[in-house]
Amino acid sequence: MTRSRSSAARSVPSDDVQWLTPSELSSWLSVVRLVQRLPWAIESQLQRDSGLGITEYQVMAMLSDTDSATMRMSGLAEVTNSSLSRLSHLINRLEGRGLVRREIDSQDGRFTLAILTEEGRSALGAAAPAHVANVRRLVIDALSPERLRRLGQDAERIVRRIDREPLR
Amino acid sequence: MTRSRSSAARSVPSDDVQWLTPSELSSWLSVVRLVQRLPWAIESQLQRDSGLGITEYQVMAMLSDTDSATMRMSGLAEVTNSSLSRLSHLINRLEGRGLVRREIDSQDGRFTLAILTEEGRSALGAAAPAHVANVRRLVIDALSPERLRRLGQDAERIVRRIDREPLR
DNA sequence: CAAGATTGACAAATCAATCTTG
DNA sequence: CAAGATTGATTTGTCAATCTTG
Repeated sequence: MTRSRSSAARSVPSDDVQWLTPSELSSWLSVVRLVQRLPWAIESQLQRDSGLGITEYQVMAMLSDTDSATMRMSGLAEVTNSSLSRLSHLINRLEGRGLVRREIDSQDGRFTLAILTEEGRSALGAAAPAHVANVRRLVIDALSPERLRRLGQDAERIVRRIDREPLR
Repeated sequence: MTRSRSSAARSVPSDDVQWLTPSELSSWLSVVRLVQRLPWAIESQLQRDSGLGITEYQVMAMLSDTDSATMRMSGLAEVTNSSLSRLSHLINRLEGRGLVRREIDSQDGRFTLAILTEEGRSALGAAAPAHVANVRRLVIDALSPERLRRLGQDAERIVRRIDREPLR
């Protein structure tokens, strides 16, 4: 029911909803398919070939990109679009597998540092090529450089609106 | 680690991975942010204002769009990008809340029909305006009609590649 | 006491069997 | 026996407390 005027209940005083035009609807549904299927497609390749979830990969990738392979839990949560709670559970699992370890920040005991182990670094290195190839195959190679750039821009515009979230 | 050449382990004979250029990487990361945050933004509005999950909404919307408010489980699963198992669990919950009911196809007992109840139709009708307004605010109004159309096309191109899935 | 982090209870999705019908 | 569907066990994510440190 993003769709039509609908014959269903309407409690609003004046029904002033701006329904989607057929063209808008069609574009929206395409976007819905994208946001539902792309994460799944990325996830399953990663899981199948490397036994890593997409968020696990992301977390390790962010860590590996720092000098000391170290980040605060809070920073890591932010940069991976993850809640602190989710991240904590996830780091528990990675820690159990020896891919990451924790350490209390010696400068300020309120912070916990997540650190990529050597084992974690190899796991990431082993996973990367097939993952990148998959991203290239599914997304990068699907569009001209120009359209890819624009897609990225459009995605950013939408994300900025989500961040602006006046909550309704 | 979609990022760089990396100093990590590499077991491939000749390391012939085509890493992403900075521009490609930037676009890709924007897409990642989109597919992670947009579903969340849609879901939370829906949940907050109507107590419906995004998949629940989708399922009911698909049903309401048919003449008899009826669809086969298998068809519904396909059209909502959902596994049959996931859908079955979900319909259980909706059935428990009286929004949908099940019925065995009288023509062919192998099929189960999911049917939107009157109560379900009103719930959907009540949820729709705010949901559509949210989609408009976050996505439709973020882009020019021309760019929206292109975004939809690009999304479709990517989805088609996912469907083509040569599985690696 | 506020920010960072963790924890356990709960909800939802996935996976692997299993069941049923034509 | 293949396709449709369901089920229960497991995993993963969310939510609401709780704990700790400066």
